[in-house]
Amino acid sequence: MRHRRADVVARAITVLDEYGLESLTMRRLATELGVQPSALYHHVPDKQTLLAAVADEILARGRRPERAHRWDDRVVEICAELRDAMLAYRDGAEVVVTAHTFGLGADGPAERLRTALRDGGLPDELVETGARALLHLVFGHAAEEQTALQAASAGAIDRAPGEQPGLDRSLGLLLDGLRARIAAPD
Amino acid sequence: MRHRRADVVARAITVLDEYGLESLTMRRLATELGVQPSALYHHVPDKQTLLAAVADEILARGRRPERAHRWDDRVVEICAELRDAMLAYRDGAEVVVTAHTFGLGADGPAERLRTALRDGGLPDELVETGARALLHLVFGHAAEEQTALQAASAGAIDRAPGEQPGLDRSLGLLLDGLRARIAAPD
DNA sequence: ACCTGAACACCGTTCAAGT
DNA sequence: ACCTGAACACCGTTCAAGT
Repeated sequence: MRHRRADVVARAITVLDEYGLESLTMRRLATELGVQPSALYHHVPDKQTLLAAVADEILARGRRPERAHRWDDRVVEICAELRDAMLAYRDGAEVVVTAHTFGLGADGPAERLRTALRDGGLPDELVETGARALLHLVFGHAAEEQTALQAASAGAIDRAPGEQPGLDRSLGLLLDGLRARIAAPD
Repeated sequence: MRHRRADVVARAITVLDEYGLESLTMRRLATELGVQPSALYHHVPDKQTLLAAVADEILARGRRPERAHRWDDRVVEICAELRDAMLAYRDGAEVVVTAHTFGLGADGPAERLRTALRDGGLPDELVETGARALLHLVFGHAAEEQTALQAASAGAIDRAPGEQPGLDRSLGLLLDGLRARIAAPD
């Protein structure tokens, strides 16, 4: 069977979602594709790069049109989109957060947040600080939520999917801080 | 050679700091201790648990007395301590953040932040939200900073150690939000 | 361009047995 | 209580060779 890089990434996401990150090995993925492990290295230089591509694809699949007009609503919207994208696949948050932590994967999400903050009229330094802080909040929250959800999935239904228990609250705190800096600049 | 659990954890930190997380394998650690790999399992049930213990020890070693009196100064102090503790060892941030993300490792840091926020007179729900958000900020920031530092350590001296480039700024934003909720409760 | 076959240099963990 | 010896069931990656 002949494949293209996109097939490899897509199948990696399938394996991830079905069996979890610890089962997403190069050998397992190769078997799943009906191919020798060494064949994967024709599409991807190493596993790390594959995981970064998986992270990007997970976020890309979660993309939604931006509806909001006010900059702060847009921030909330983007953050919710990111959270939902990560939670849509098993161990998705871990993969995305790890890739981002290591400076791998696209920084499209960061750029979108920066744009929203700039449109809000924030000074450049606050745009940078704010965007990073927002990302840390979303990533930290998603990782925590996913761990909790997956731990609870051994038990019963704890909470309907699609909710944002505390993310909106955390974002609210940070946005208050940002709004204050517009109203009363340093 | 006979060892105790604390020896194993301490030696794990040495290996981590000297050779990095990817070199911290059970086999490598055993060799370093002059022991067979199987001997480690007398002290620790598995590698995951070992890493959680390493994370706890890294934070414990970074403990500093709390000097500040105002609740918000205390929060900044605790966060700076956590950051410094994680950055004190190679890959320290990654180990601590990973352990915490998986619900392993002590939640002493979270409890200290909760206490500070409670002393600040914040309502219970905001104490919980605030403490988690603060931790996410510190963890995200430390992980990012460590990656950047270690990437730059191939180059020259980029920045003196002990600085907090953007952490104070991020914390400031969140603290503004928290302070606003005290001044004008919902 | 994409894949096979075979190998290299490793992993984490278990378990009977020793002192 | 702490360790050895030996094994089991895997890993990621490389590389010459095939089509």
